[in-house]
Amino acid sequence: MLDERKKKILQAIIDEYINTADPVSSGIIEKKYRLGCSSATIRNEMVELERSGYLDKPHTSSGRVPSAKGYRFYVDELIKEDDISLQEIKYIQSKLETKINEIEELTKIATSTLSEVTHYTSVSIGPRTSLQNIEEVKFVLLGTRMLMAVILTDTGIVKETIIKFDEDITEEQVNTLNFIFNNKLKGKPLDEIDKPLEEYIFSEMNYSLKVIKPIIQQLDRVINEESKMYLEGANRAFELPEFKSLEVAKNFISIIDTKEIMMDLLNTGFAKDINVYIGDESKNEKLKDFSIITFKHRYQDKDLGTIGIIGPKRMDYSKVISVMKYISKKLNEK
Amino acid sequence: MLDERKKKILQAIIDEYINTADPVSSGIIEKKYRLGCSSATIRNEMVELERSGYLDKPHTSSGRVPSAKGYRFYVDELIKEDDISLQEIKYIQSKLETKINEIEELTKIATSTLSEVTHYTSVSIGPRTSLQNIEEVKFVLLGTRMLMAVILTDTGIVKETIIKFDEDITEEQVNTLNFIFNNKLKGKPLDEIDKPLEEYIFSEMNYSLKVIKPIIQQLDRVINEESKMYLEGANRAFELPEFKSLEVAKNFISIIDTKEIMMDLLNTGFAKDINVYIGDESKNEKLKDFSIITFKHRYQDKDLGTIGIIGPKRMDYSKVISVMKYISKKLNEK
DNA sequence: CTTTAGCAGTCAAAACAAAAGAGTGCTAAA
DNA sequence: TTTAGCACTCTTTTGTTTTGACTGCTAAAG
Repeated sequence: MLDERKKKILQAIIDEYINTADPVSSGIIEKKYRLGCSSATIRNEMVELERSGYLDKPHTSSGRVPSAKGYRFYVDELIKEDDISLQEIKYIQSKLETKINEIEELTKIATSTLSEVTHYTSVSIGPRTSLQNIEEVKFVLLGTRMLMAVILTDTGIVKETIIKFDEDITEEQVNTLNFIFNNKLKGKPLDEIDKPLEEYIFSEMNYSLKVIKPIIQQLDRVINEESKMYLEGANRAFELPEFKSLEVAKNFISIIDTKEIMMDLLNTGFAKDINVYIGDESKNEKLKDFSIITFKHRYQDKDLGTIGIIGPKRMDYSKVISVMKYISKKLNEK
Repeated sequence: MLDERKKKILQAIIDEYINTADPVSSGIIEKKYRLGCSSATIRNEMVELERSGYLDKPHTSSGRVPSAKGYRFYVDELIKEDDISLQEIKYIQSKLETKINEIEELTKIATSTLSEVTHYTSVSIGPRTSLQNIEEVKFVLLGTRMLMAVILTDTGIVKETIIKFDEDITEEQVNTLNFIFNNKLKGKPLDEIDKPLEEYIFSEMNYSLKVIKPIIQQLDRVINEESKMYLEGANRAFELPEFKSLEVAKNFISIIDTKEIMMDLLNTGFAKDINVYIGDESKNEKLKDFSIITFKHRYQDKDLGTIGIIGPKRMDYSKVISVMKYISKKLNEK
């Protein structure tokens, strides 16, 4: 589709733009990237690249800026593999090798490391609860009227919640609860804890509704509550030149402050290992100036959550993708 | 110190400035606040108020702006009590009356309600762990090599953590652990779980170090980890006119993104029920354009955390303080 | 002695004008 | 097919003028 020289020129323009955030002129490309042709030739190629939609021009007499299509081509075809330094590799290793017991904690560390190495804002969420199966349920009595329910899932995720009662709970009742829940739920998907189960336990087991109802209610709440979002390095974004525009800054804050938008972004489309959403590709108007890159935190093919980067469309895609690939690999080895 | 008329004029100026964010002129005060004297008289008074440090002037021919001293006087002496509408009261009631089991959850709801009603950014953290006493410790076996430790404190806060082992743990061992920890720690302050306890259990109880060491380590970590910060409504701030300045916006993001700064703010000085820090009063340069108002989430005199507002110096102190007082009262009744 | 009308003086902000400069597209020659 | 050269375009910068909101002061009035 694009001949070699056009690709080289497009790559040079995008690389340059990623670095400087200024529209790129033919002169700069000639001088800085030495592609063996004059600025006039580059200008001619630029006209064609613009005609085929890879480049935009802010106004008649300005340099070129990559279009969404340009970025897309860049990400799909021109990206530099392994754009990661030895130093960065060592830093990531040191961060990830600390002994961590909880998966949530590990995801957090990976997320903050990602932000530190790439200098963009990073974000993560836990795995979708509906995809997990129950491995074990345990009830623990705290005091006399408080019960903690602990659910262990097959991904190793532990969910716990507290249920308060108006009357005392006996150790015996706790034992019965442990028995019923484990018998009934072991191996079943998490979201099977709901109304039907409540009715089953009430009718079949003849167990007091007064006790069982708040338990099911609370478990249901915990299971269905959206998982916690972890955000790191939001302030880094404000160092970027695009944040001189109040509108851009406002949109950014609005995006990261609206959990629903972030959740949506982190929960969609995992056809590839690493997913890149470039600005305009999203329907959300507020996202038009930003790109999002996400990957799944996986261990032995189990989904342990999603980690992502949100940055300007003019993001250093090569670096971010390389770093993500490395972190992803390391997490999977854990 | 200030005569009645000066107070009235100062109040009018600050009220007006809080509303409009524009330097206040003598003419506006004469027309809008009808204090029974002409703009010339107000001008004369303004000169004196400026001389005594309550007002500032951006430049020679502009209106007046409150100084830090002015705001301080306003907060200490001129605030409107009960600046809260019936509608707002009802809204807060409806938000707080939902049955909630966990204190952390309640603090969160109070925090988001505070932000919704005041339209400023709100933030909260849990109570300082070192102040709490242990009520009960329970160990729960999850699978065969994973232990969950649950600590119930006298404030009703529950802390839990997971410890992983390289070898299987028996039910019997769990029982022993429960026995030892409860015997040794009931009623003691949280931070007594540390090295000496490890040694005691090892030497006196002759219990395997291989098991006990990771437990103490992990418990120690959980107890000493800074409590989680909850932030709500950061995007609201960006509607304020002061955020047109990039520097202000940057400082704001930097503040709320740096947990240490926020922690510091939420953890200091609780001489009064409600604490007001006005911009320049803090040593932190980044805080110079902002004010912070905090209060303790208390129930039966027990400290359950701190809730605060961060907004522009030109904050609606009356409203924020009134709303806080109401929420604080409601929480204490819970 | 206090208040107020009136007015000159100040300064930021807005509006306008001119110049500079970066970069393009096109033409014509290599 | 490539490139030098140049006219043209449009933003950015810089400078100038105008406008208008306020003040502080003065002097008269209460």
